[in-house]
Amino acid sequence: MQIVLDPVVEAPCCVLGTVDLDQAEAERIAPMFKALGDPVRLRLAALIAAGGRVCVCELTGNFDLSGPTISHHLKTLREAGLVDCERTGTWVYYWIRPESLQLLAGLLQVTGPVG
Amino acid sequence: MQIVLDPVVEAPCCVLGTVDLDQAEAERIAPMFKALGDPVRLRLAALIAAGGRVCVCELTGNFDLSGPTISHHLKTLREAGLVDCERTGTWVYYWIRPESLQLLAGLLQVTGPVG
DNA sequence: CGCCTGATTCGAAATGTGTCAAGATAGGCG
DNA sequence: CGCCTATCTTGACACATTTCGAATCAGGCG
Repeated sequence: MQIVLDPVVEAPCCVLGTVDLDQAEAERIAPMFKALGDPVRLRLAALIAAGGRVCVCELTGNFDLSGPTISHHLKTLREAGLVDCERTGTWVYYWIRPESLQLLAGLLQVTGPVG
Repeated sequence: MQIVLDPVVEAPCCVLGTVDLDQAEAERIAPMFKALGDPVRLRLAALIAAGGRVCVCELTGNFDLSGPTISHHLKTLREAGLVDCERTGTWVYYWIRPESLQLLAGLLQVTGPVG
């Protein structure tokens, strides 16, 4: 006699439940989510993603925040590995690192039925 | 004469760059990323996802943390909408809310070529 | 009811984060 | 070189977060 378990309850519903996420791995990945966990940085990432390659001066106007604050958030995104930047003359341009987004998207991917 | 733009540079590389992420929307979504932005909570989410429906008492032993601290992190995950829970007798069981993971995964999905 | 176990809430301490003003740095231009 | 603009760093402050122990709540059981 074979017992068939209810897949909704018993199986991992998503990739996150199938990876071996030990403490070291969690400490490596969590900062990426953390960087996206601030509304300002999430919008910054979206603006950069939308523009492809965006000058800081194009970003600042979208927020009621000082330049240093925007700069600080961009640094956080960069140190998390989500964006990269390059100076060109007077301006600094930022772009998304798609491989980082892909890593996170892969973890969150849902494999089972969504309730 | 038609000018053809380089799609790698000019097009959004991911869904995040195609959605209209205004401040209100960012403030709604960012807490979900924030909740996953702590190594303990990320591992908790992974353990819950792996188990399908997991008792708190099965989670605590995986960490060098007190019960109240685990409880606090679980509350954070729940308030972010990433998990839900239910009391059954003495025990409380947690499970993933796949629709929330799917929302985040969709945002991070990469549509263009990955450098 | 009274006690035990599992889980959460409360209160407090240490640490981290978001923000700004002021100052420093980098590069273009005269 | 000296000045201007764009960006980043520093220093400071208010607020949030992580963590614990102690107390509390919820439910089973004698």
